[in-house]
Order: sequence, then C-alpha cells, then structure tokens
Amino acid sequence: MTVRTRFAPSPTGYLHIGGVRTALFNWLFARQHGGQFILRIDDTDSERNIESALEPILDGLRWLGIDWDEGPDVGGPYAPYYQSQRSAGYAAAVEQLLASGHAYRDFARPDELDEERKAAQAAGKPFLYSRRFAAFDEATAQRFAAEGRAGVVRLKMPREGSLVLEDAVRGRVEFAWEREQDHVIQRADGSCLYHLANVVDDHDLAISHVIRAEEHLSNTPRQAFIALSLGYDLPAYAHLPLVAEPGSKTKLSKRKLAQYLKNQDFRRVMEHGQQIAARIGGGGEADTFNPVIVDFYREVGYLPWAIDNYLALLGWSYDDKTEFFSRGELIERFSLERINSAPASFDPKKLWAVQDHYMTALSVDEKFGLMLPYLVKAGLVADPPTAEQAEIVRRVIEASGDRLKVAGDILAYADFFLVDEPVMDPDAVAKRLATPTARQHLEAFAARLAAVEPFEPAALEEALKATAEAAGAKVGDLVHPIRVAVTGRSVGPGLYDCLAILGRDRVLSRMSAALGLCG
RNA sequence: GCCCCCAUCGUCUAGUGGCCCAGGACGUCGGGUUCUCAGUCCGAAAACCGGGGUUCGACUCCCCGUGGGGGUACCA
Repeated sequence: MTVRTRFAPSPTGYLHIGGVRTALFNWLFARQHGGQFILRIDDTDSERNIESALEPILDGLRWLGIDWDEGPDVGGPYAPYYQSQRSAGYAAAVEQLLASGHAYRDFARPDELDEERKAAQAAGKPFLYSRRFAAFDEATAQRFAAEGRAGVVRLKMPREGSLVLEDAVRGRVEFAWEREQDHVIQRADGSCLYHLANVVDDHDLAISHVIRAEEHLSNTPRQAFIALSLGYDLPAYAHLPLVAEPGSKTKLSKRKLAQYLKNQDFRRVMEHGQQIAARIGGGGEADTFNPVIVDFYREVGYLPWAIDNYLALLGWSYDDKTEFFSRGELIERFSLERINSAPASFDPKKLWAVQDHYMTALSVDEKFGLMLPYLVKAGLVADPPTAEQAEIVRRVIEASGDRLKVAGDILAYADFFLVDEPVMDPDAVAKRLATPTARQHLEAFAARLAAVEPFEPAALEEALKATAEAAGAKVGDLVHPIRVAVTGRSVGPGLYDCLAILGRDRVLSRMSAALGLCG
C-alpha cells in the first residue's frame, strides 16, 4: 500500500507553530515510506480571499523545507486540492447516505434543539436528539417544509454498540455509539460541513494515514461512521498530542499572545525579535509577528531546520540521548510509535538552544549569506555591498563567533563598524567613560596606537597591555573605556578584534571624540 | 453536565516488572577561564499526582480518586 498523508490547513493567513508540527510529522512519515505528502485546503464555506490567506501558509512550509507532492499550487492526479471546489463529491455522498438510511432530513429549528440539549444537561444525561422533526419519507418532509421549516441533513447515528479503533499513538480507543450526536452534514442551502467533506476527501485522495492533532480524536467516531456508511475502508489514524502553551497544557493559541508575554522566556524571545524587526522596517504586521506563528522566526532570522528539529522533539523522541538530527536522519528515524501521548508545551528557550546549536555550526560564508540581507534592509551596507563593506562584515562575523544566535543579530554586532559615528549608549558612557581615569587611559593608549604595527589583534593587545602596565593599571581598566569609546556600547566582540576591524584612523578619531564624554 | 484522552525534574523527554535510592537535554544555581557579552570547563539542586490492589518485586500492569486537556456547533 502506498503511504499517502496530508496536511489540511484552513486559509487563515498565517502558519501556526502547532500546525507546522502536524505538517512535519505527516511529511516525515510520508518521506520515510517513500509515499506522498499532500496539501489540501480546507476552505469549506470560507468567505475570505483564499489566495492571500493561503500564500503565507504555503510560503512558511516551503521555507521550512516541508515540500508537498500534490497540492493547490502544483496540482496532482487527484485535483482539485481545494475543498471549495470539490462540493459535487460531497453532495453525492450525502445522497448516498440518505439513500442507504445512514442519514436523514431534519427540520428542527436550532432553538428546539437547544431546548432538548439543555433538558438533557439539566438531567445530567448525555444529549440524544429525539428526532421528532426527522423526515424519513417525502410526505413528512413536505409537511415540515410547508410549516416554513428549513431542512438539513443529519447523520443517523447508531444508538447501541461501540466503535473500537486502533490509534497509532494511543493504542485501542473505544467510543459508545449512543454518545454520538446526529451531526449535521449538509446545511439547508446545500453546503456541506467539515466532517463530511473531510472524510470524502480523505477517501477520494486515497489518504492512507490520517495524522492529526488530538483535538480531532473525539471527532473520529462520527467520521468513521460516515466512512463506513459510505463503504470506505478506514484510514489508519494517529492522533498527535497537542502543542500546549509555555508552562501549561492548554492548546497553544495565536490569540493569547498578551497572556504568553507574561511568561519571561516568551517575552524575551518576542522582544529580541522586535528589536531586530524594528531595524529592518518589519514587524509591522503585528498580527503575525508573534512567536506562535512561523513568520516571526523567518523574519528574525532563525534557521528553518532548527525549527523543524525542535518541533520534532515536541512529542516525539528517538531515544534517551539524541536531540539533533539531519533531515535524512530524521526521516529515517521518525516513527509514529515513539510519539508521546501527553500534551507537550512549547518552550521558546529550548527552541533557542536548538537554534544556537545549528547557527554556531555554520561557516562564516554561510552566516554571511544569511545575514547580509539584514544589513541591506537596515541600510547599513549598499546593495550589493562594496568590497570594503563585505570584508568588514565577514570579519565582524568571524570575531562575533557564537554571539550571533539568529541572522538578525548581525545588526547589533556590525552596526558600529558600518556607520561614521557610533550611537553612544548612555549607560555605558556613564559607567565607563565618565570615570576619573578614563581620560588618561584613552590618551595614553591613543598615543601608543600611532606606532602599532601591524594594526592587528595581537599587536594591539600587546600595546594595550604595555599601556596598562606603564600606568600601573589593570587591563580591564583600559579595555572598558576604550570599548565604549570606539563602539558606543559595553558589549561586543573582543576588543582587539574590534580595533583591528575599525582600523587605525577610525579608532583614533572615535577615541578623540570620546574624550569629550569623559569625566 | 456528558464523552474521550492524558499524568516521570520548572520544560522536552528516556524508561515497556528487577539494569532506576530513575538517565539525557534545555533552563536554574554555584565555581573556574576571559577585556564585556557570548562561549567553554567543573559542580549542584531538581521528578515517578494520591490511594488501593496484582506480584517475590512496581515508574512500569489493574481499579478508584484527583488534576490537566480535548470534544460536545447548521466552525475547521
């Protein structure tokens, strides 16, 4: 049997981190078995502009390297891949269900149903529709219609027995039929509802494994009923644990950003991202600039594989030690059996650590390629950069080492090399320049600098140590004010690297300018 | 209310009856190194939800609680 899995997003305009995890698992499973991964758009009764709401989702998946074999943009043998274009199949399924007696026309008004529902709840009993407005024959239907009632089609669920399913993640699960509602599958206007559409499409697209979030577990019996009634074979099911909020077990939601920001780790990730976005004129889309949404990471400069790798670990593990996987390794080692069944909370700190791991492993050239666009967008280098700018950037990347965690971090480490005058951080000035000794150290070092040859880290270090020794001061007493004088701030790459990259002229002029800020 | 699912350090997890007075990772804390930051090295604290069974023996199996989550729509 060919393995065919699918990811079926609604066109909402953004790609949710939990959705990515579901897509990733489906993709991994299909790739592992040499099968197909299909993208299907669940746009049943959607009124939005599908194209613009879909593009961010496709874009996000592409960026993450999750490629699909069939889908809305690439087509495929089972096209179309939009539910809104497959309604003929749904209508036919409804007719079949009606004909076989697995569904019926119902003319109850919503308020009448509510009444029954409330009564059942008050009695502490499960709600079971009385079917008093059900029309099992044409005459009855005509009579209700004559009363001005609108008819929908409902499933005629069994009221005894149970459904037993083997879920790849949860094992055996059982549902009593009598607890299942007579769900509506078709509205009075003829449009069909999600569960019906979903089942028909999964069958028509020959989906072999339905891998989806746990929130659908409770929906499975009604879907299985539809499938069985239509004479389909059931697909294999695997219900993934939910991706939960940081430090909680509640489903992660895009709408609760304000609440998540109370979590310190989450807030730090957000603020760090905002600082980067602000400098490249991004983050304006406040609605999608949110660590729950993939766009955020892309804009800030995370590595797509770091996100995939982190997400793979959310609910799945290979063994008790391995945490980092190449794409090939993950495809080879992934398995449904090793998916955990408990919800997993999204931990921005851990994502950060995985990102750190992969970013650190990149070469200077690779980092250069990722980071250059940020400098261009921030207006710090020309597009394309001059040879001199490119050289500076490379040296900064080299000198910055592990300090660069995401591509956007280059802005904070390279900016003072690329502008005429550094922006002076007032706190750093107050602490390191406005001191009794800063002026004398700066002057002494400047005097010595004229003769340093070559103007490279080793010679500069030697000169600084000699200056310190002559003044009877510690190295740190000179390093700090000099750093602030030439970079404007108190953190950055090693000072000798900074000096060498800036070059003699700029170092001297900045130090001289800084004299005016000394105490 | 009713139905379903779940339950190991703060977090992600390993553990399928003895290898576990529970292992790894992130984070946290303490210390070393360093010009700052980042890093790195060394070290530490930190968990089997509770109660009953089953068994020679339970983190592991069963039951009951408790807690958490999901579903219960003419949403997806």
